[in-house]
Amino acid sequence: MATGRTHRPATRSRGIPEATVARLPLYLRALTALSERSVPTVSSEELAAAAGVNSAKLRKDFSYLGSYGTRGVGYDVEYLVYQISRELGLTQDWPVVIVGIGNLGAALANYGGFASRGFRVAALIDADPAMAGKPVAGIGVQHTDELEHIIESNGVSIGVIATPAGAAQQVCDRLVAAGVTSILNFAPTVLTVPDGVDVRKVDLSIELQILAFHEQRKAGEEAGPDGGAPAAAARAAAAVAGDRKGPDGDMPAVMPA
Amino acid sequence: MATGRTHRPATRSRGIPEATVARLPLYLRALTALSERSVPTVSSEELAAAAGVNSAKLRKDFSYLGSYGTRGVGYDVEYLVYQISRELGLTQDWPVVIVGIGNLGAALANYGGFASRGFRVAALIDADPAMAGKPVAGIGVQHTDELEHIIESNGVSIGVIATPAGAAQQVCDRLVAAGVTSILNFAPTVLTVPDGVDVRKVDLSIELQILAFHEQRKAGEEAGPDGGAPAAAARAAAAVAGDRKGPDGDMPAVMPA
DNA sequence: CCATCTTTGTGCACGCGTTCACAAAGACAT
DNA sequence: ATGTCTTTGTGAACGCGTGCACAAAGATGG
Repeated sequence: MATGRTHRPATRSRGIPEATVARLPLYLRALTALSERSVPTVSSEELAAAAGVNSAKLRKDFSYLGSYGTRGVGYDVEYLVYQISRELGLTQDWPVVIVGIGNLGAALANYGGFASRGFRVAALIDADPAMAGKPVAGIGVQHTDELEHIIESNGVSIGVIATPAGAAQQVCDRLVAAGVTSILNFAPTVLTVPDGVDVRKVDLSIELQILAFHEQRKAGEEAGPDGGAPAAAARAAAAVAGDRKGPDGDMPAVMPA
Repeated sequence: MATGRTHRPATRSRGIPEATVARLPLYLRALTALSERSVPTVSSEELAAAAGVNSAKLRKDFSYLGSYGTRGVGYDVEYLVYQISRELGLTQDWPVVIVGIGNLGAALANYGGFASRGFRVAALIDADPAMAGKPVAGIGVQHTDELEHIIESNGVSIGVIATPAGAAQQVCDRLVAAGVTSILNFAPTVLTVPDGVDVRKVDLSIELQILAFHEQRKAGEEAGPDGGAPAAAARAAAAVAGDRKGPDGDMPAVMPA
């Protein structure tokens, strides 16, 4: 029983590295755009630029799928769209349930990017009885009591958790017990799941904190190697200097410099 | 001018590895929970379990920040909360603007996880004149025309893009030109930014596609080493077998097995 | 049929991240 | 003060991911 694995530990899923799998949707998006413009073929260089990656990396990624290119020409757009879609499992229909229809859950239900990729929102589930029956994004919200029934009768294997943090683990347990084996978690909690269940986490607050770290670092580089600091960075730098006291009064004695 | 860098290439920001920085918010969350329960100290083992990581990794991560633990005892919770907060730059106030107040933008504006971490939503911006003045999450929406003015007068250095894909690059360019140096992008596009600007991407559709890949793989393992496949996995396996034809009629001749 | 040119596919080297395993350090009891 | 016990901090090994650089492959023109 692994504790809160975020993505597959290190196991190559079938010879395809995890890092490559994570980029396939990126390539697919770029290819779809080319397909809509009726572009017949692309070189690795062009496609890499469109997807925002290195061309060597792209070629290596594709090499894991097989030899789908033609030397001297490039890749057939339509064919590659099909191959990547198939590899990602997007040629079949994936029923998905969203649990927790608050602001975020409703936004997810309305998000158009799901249907276009073979993901079908099979049900919206919320613990609030007042929500039951209310239509969100054209689908009636159902009560948590029916969770197991919904999962089983629709053959749902992918669940999206958009509940408050406190309810997430409990919802997760019920989803897994009912047969869900992949979970996309928006709640700010570490989920514990049994082996064989995949969890991916999306945390808005964490992403912002990472940005803040880099932002602070940029602001602290005023006396950097070259005066390359953007205008706005210096402005915010004032507040950071003071060694402000902790939120709860006094700090332990050991204070490194 | 780098094309669509998603996160810092490989440059250690100041001796602190990028992977470690990405985990600091995780530790911080676990520590905050402990702090609220008035727990005075934690061992690396306990904290690692709470954060869902390996204890050795956690200790190594903390070692990059300095020697903040006490051997034989563990880490002082309050002190560590303070140190990590400071390292992440959360002891200062970060004004943030959200551009694109649709379903997702509104959900983000209402998200409570921002304010509690020192992120203050300074303004909501939308291109739709009909939205102007409308209050969302207690803040009046402002028109895109005022974007530059808002950024500059508030000293905003972090921007959140929640617009449709088509508008994202244009909004990004304006944000950067006005002085924003960190961007959190929810639009399904690769953003091109000048050097010195950090972009982090959150893409709901991509996360689901990655889950679908693993889900498909699990379903295809019916004849696996041991009958350990979950109940629901087998159910969906029926559809995957048939070598269904591509969306646009015929495929190129070369068809590997 | 041959030469040339373009672009793929990949062997190889390098660096980052993870994990193990243990020595050093401090707390605590005697 | 000394010994024991717990837990940190880190040296070292390993594996994955990335990028370079080039040979192989095919298209194209003469």
